[in-house]
Amino acid sequence: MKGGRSRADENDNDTKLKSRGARAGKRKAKAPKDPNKPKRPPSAFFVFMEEFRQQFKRENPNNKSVAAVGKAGGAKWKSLSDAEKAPYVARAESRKTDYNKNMTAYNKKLAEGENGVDENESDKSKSEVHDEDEDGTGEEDEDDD
DNA sequence: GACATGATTGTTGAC
DNA sequence: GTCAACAATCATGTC
Repeated sequence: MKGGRSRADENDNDTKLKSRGARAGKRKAKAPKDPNKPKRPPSAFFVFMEEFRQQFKRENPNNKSVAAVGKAGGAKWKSLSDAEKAPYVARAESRKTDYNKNMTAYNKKLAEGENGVDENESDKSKSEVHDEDEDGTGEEDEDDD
């Protein structure tokens, strides 16, 4: 917290710039660095947004702007109490734990690769690792109701 | 057809 | 300690 977000807090104008900046470097455009690298885990806010987007779509089926969903989600998020955020935070932490495990495996693969591991091996390793859901944790609790 | 943009907050990683 | 980048989403616009 604290140090994390500052631009959005200081002036929402910057948020746009920031967003644009981030998007400017879209992973598709420039991110071929580590395609196997585990993606960042969603923060509590993003976990919340996963559900909020569905709800928002149901309430606003005509809405096509993701920006509108973001705004509404952000406002709603701020209106939530810590207790209401708790379940989302818990899920986010769960994702984070999973992410850490994936990162550990990913780093391990990198280390092995640097040691001169046959590409065949690496390739195999990739299949073993997978990015998500395959961690065998079944962590995707996802309360798929 | 493929990619960038729009908005949001939180977290991580790098310096 | 601070800041930039990136995580999801998807219709739409631009090239």
